[in-house]
Amino acid sequence: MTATRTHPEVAPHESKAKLLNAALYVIRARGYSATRVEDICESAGLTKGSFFHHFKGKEDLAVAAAEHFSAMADGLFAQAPYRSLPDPVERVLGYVDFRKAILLGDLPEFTCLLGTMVQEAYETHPRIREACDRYIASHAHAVAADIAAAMAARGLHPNLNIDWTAESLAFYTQAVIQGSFVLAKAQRNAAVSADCLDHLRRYLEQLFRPSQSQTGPSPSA
Amino acid sequence: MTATRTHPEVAPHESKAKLLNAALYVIRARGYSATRVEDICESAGLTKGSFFHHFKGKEDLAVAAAEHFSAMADGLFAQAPYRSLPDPVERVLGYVDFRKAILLGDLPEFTCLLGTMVQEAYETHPRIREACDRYIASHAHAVAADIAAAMAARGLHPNLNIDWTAESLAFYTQAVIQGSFVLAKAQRNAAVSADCLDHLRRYLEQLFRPSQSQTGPSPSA
DNA sequence: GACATCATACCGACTGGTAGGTATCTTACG
DNA sequence: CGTAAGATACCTACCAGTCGGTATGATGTC
Repeated sequence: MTATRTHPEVAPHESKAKLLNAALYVIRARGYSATRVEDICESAGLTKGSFFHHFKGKEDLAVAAAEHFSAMADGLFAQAPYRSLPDPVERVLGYVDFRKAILLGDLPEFTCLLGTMVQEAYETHPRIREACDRYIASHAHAVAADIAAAMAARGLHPNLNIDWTAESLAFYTQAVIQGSFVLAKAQRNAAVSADCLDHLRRYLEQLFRPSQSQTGPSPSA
Repeated sequence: MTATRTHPEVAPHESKAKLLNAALYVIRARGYSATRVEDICESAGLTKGSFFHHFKGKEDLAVAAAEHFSAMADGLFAQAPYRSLPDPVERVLGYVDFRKAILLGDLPEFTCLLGTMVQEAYETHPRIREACDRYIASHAHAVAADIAAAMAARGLHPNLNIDWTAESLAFYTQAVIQGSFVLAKAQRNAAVSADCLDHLRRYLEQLFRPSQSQTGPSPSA
């Protein structure tokens, strides 16, 4: 079955990666609490012996899965085509377009592990909550960097007319995405997520639209 | 509802209501799967005997709790002051302001039971998913009614320049709210929710801002 | 109004399956 | 051989759901 063992150089911890990838899908489908470690083992084609060799326990797996998910996402967005757009405003809009483009397949394939887990675990599993918070914030921070550049490119600076920051707008994009996943799960249909991203794009377009009165009557401090 | 008693003035099924109210808080804190029926009984000051007298099982409680939550929310919004604003645009913005105003107390006191449950249960508990979907859609529909009136008041009609509908915008508001709760749970702080509602308000303000080029050059079809 | 009857509400000990975690054994590899 | 990886069997706590029982109060009948 796991005859890949004859090629040790392939991956240092191939089984651990299998368990983590299995966890990504199963937890996003069933939630953290309802997921049994045997479900994950089954999905990974391994047994509990292997599982408890690599992880201290279920909570430990959840924290590792959150990190794994975050690393996968970082790689995905780093390689995305929109990253090479020269205009930072276009990069911000390209991010939204890309998020819309990856709404493919079943819900557990594109929804967010972090948002799924933190809803159940925020009160009862501090370590899981902290991990989810950290990686969500990390992703938001990356988005905020483009937003900050876009603001600079359009001459937008927080003042009396701009009472929002790059950080708050970045978190807003994440709220829209997370919330759109909640609705998609309720409806068993990702179409609502795409509609939400259209609204988000419209908001961003207008925030960064040139030659509005947004820079205020006296941009100089 | 179940007024089989000949003395309906005595609270009918006070214990059932206690269990439902307990469920609202406990499930929003711990999530559906991790909540034990004994947790709910304890919180309600009752025993499992009473619980299983009133509900067929845990899933049955979840569905009833969803309906109960929806009914409570309907009452809350129906009585809210913004409801009596004459301008429908002001009612739409007042809705957002009201949602921001009720971000009080601990997270389980103001977050959404429907969004919490549907994330864990959408794949494994069809009846819970359907209930959450139904009541979220019902609330969104109520918001959409004000939005439709606001569009009419501003002369906005879906055309080449308005490629969104009252329904899609209403679901967008719900996505923002749901997502803001996810972030608030991750951060253990509702401040991010308030910031998100500020962004949402800004978007709505601008969609309904009078005398923009939004009605398009040729509003006639 | 007294009594029998019946339904509703509620209690709490018990059970049986489940699932997280452990202990032990086998195998592969350097 | 020693260590890491993984399989199998097992243990134990937990928890949804059951079941026999009690209390209360409504209803019917004489």
